Amino acid sequence: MQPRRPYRRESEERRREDLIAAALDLVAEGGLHAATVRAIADRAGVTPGLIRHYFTSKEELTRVAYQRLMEQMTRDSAAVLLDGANNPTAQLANFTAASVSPPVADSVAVGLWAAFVHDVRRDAAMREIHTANYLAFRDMLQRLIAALPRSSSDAQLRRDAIACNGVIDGLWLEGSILPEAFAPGEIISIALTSVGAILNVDLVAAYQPDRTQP
Amino acid sequence: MQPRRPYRRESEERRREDLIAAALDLVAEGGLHAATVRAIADRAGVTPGLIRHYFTSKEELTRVAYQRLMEQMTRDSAAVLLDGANNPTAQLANFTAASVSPPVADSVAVGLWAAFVHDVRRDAAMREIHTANYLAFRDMLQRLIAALPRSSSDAQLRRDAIACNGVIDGLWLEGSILPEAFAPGEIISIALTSVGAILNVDLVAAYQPDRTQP
DNA sequence: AAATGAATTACACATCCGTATAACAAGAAT
DNA sequence: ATTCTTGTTATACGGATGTGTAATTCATTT
Repeated sequence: MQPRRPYRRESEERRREDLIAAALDLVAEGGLHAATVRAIADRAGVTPGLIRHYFTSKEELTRVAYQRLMEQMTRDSAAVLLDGANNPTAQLANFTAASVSPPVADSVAVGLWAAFVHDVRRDAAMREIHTANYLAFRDMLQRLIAALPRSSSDAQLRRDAIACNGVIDGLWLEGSILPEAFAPGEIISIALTSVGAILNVDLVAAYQPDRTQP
Repeated sequence: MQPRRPYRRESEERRREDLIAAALDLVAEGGLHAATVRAIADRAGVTPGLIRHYFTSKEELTRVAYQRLMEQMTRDSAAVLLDGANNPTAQLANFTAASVSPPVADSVAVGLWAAFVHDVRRDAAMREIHTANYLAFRDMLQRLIAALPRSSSDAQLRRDAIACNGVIDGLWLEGSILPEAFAPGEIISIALTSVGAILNVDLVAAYQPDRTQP
């Protein structure tokens, strides 16, 4: 008879984190159907039964993983606002560019995001997660637009934010799924021009590429 | 012993069509994992074995179904160009509006589209289908832009088409996934304003809503 | 050092998956 | 009428899936 596999006890937080990360990993690699209970457990270095000890069902794990993914993406976009923030126009330009560049714009990230779209449509809890994160991103964008040196009504601000968010999302999508269809930097340049045209601001001139990376 | 289930012989085209439709139906309702061989057969009113008589594998059926879906979406967008085509500007406005309205912009359609994104990233054949259809849509848009009463270089035309396609795709996505987040007609209005701003053309004034539907 | 508690493993179960192959029957050909 | 072709059903198989439940072993408490 085989000896029982040895193991270490870990904190609840650590275990949950590992399982979530493993699940997202697998979804990114092989789609939702690749993230089976057994595969997730294997990737996280535990046995399948443990998943049901931390999550009441696979569905719950899925929800939590989606929440984690959305948080991460919003955080990545916002990260660019922290360093090198000179003036509002430059900030908006940098934010726009970052949203259509890696790591936000990335084939794996889009695949991951798309895998959950169906559940978002169907499951109320997933829908709530989506709505909250979408609005958080858009609000961030709207605040950047509001800070521009120009006057604009609240209603117009909302429309501008939706429009700019649209361009960014669309270019994010296409650039990520079909990167070979565009020249290097082309998507960034088009994003800056388009958002600039919508807001009547010169973002191309204001753009300050991150100089820490050549 | 049960009597064997009676059946009718059908043409190859009809059967393939029914199976494809059943597959798309199921993916729309329950995601990719709901479109199992047995469920598809059941929906199409046949037994599971028949699928492998018309398709060498489930993977092939998936590919063909995706191709069918993309064709249909492009066709729906183009349909608006056929009737009531007065002038280039109005045509572009109508095309833009149609692309962010039902039946093109629709929760089910987005769910369907998203379900295939992962396979597009992974499978070369799926990728080819996607690329062809994406470029077909963009070229259609580019031709509409080129017909506008204004001069523009080929390079600029390409950039404009990518940008407008971006706005349209982004708004298509958000409006379809989260329809309750927008007022009726708001997405259409924003799409017209944004595309107009990018191209420096007044699409709002040129827009001629379809009067056959109130 | 012994006992307690719970994190973790191990195993079982019913169901579903895609695929392969053989039996049948519907409709055309003869 | 009878035969022939093949579209269609029926059934089987190995493997995978989510989920329950009992057995263990680690780490803490006593």
